[in-house]
Amino acid sequence: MDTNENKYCYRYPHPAVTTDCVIFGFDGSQLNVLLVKRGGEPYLGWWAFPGGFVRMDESAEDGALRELREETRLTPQYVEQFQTYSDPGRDPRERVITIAYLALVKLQEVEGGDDAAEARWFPIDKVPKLAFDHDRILRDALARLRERIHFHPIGYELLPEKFTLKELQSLYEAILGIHFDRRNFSKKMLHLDILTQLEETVWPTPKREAHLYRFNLDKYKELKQRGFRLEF
Amino acid sequence: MDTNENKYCYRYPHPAVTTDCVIFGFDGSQLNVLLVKRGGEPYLGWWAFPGGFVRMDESAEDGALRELREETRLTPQYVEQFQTYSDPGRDPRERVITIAYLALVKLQEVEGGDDAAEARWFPIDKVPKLAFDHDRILRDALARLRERIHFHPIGYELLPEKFTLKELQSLYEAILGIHFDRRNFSKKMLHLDILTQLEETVWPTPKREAHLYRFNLDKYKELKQRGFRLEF
DNA sequence: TCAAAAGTGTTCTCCCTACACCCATGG
DNA sequence: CCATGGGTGTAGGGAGAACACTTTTGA
Repeated sequence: MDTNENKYCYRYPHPAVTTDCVIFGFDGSQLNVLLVKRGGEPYLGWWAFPGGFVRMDESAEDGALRELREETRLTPQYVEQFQTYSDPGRDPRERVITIAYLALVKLQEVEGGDDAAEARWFPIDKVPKLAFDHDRILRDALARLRERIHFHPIGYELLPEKFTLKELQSLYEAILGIHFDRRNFSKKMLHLDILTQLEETVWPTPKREAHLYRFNLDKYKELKQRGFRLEF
Repeated sequence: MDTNENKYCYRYPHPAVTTDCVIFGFDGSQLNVLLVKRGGEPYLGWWAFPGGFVRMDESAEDGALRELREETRLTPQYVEQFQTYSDPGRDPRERVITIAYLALVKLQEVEGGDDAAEARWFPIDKVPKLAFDHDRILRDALARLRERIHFHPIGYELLPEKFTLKELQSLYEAILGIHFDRRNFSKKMLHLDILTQLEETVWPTPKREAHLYRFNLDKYKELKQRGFRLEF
C-alpha cells in the first residue's frame, strides 16, 4: 500500500463524489446546453457536463457552483439538484457517484466568457454522444425542466431583461417541443399577471414594432413559490 | 496512521455515502411514516429513517432496498430517489452524504413484520424530533409526495387490493391535508378510467354497503407513465 | 322511523382551444 | 400597395366547484 500517494484512509471503502451541471441557455430560438471538452482520461476529448469532485468542506451545491465558475466563469440564475447517479461502473477509474444539477442562464450574458479551454453551447438537438452516462443525465435533466415548466414560471432565468411575447413563446416552444397559438399563448401569459408591459418597443424590427415586456419579479417569485396549483 | 483498521486509502478525501428511506404507509385514515430507533451513536435512541452505507458493488437504489429489507423486512411497491443531502457536518462522525428515497407500501401487509429491534409507524403529524437532518428530509419527502400526486395517480401502492371510494378519498385527503367534496371526488376519479368497480361490497358495514373498487393496472400504469398533462 | 353513509345529477364558471380580422411598418 | 408580423376578440367545449335529494340499512 502506497504511503505517500494514498494518504486518506478509511475502515470501509468510500466512493468518490462529484457534481455535474446541466446548464441550459436560450438563444432566442433554440434551447442550448453548455458542454466542456474533457482534457483527461477517461473519455479524453469527449464532451461532457462541467463538474468535478466535491471538496470535504463544501456542500455539493457549493461544489457545483465552484466548478462552474472555474470551468466556465458562469454564475447561473437558477440551480436545482435533480438526481444522483450511482451505478457502480459508471466511471471506469473508481466508484464515482455524481450529484447532478440543473441550471439556467441568460445565454447572451456569457457568450464571450469561455476563457477556459473548451466550453461550447450546443443546440439541444445537436448534442454529440457524451462521456460517461451523461447522455442519460441530459435526458433526465430535460424531462425535469419540462416538468418544472408546468408548475412554475420559467423565463426570467433564461431571457434577457426585456423581451417580446414572441421570444417568451419561442422559449416555451423550444423547451416543450410543441407549437402554441400566438393569441392563446399571450392571453395565458398576460393572465398570469407576472409581466409588465413597457412603453418601449423593439427598434430594429423587420416589420411592425413589438412591445417589450419585463417580468414583475415580486409576482413572478410569488407564483414560483406557491406554484400554479393544478388539479384539486 | 493505523495499519490494520483503515485499509481503504485514496489520494483525495472521500465522503461516506449512505441512503435513507422515507417510507409512507396509509392505515385507512392517516398517512404514516416508518421510523427505526437508532441503536448506536450518534443520536443513540433517537428515531430516524432506515438506511445505511452504500456498498461498493451496488447502486444506491439497490443499497436502499437492501437496508430496508434488513431493517424492516419490507419490499416497497414504489421507490423514487428524491434528493441528496450533502451539508458538511450533517453527521458528526465524518463527512456523510446521503441519498434520500421516497417509498410507498401497503401498510396492512407489514404491520407484523418488524422483527428487527425497533421499527414503528408514526402518524405524519405525530413524528418526534428526528436524528441528523431527518426532519428536513421528511419535509422534503412529503412535499415531493404531494407534488407527485398532482401529476401521477397514487393509491395502488398504498391501498389494499380492494377498496372503497371513501378510502381512496381519505388517502388523498391525508396526503394533501385538504378536504374534498365526496361527489366531485368520485366523479373525477371514475372519469380517469383507472378504477374497476367490483360486484362485491363491504361486508361488515356500519350502514349502507359501499362498492369495492380495484385499480385497472394497465390503465393505471399507462396514466402513470404519461402523467396527467395539465397546462398546455 | 330515524340516523348515518352511499349513490347520483345539475348549474355555473372558468379556462383552454380554435379561429379571423384589423393595424403598422418597410420594401 | 402589399407582404409580413403584431395586436386583439369571440364562440364552443370540458372540467372543476358548489350544491341537494334519494336510497339503503342497522339501531
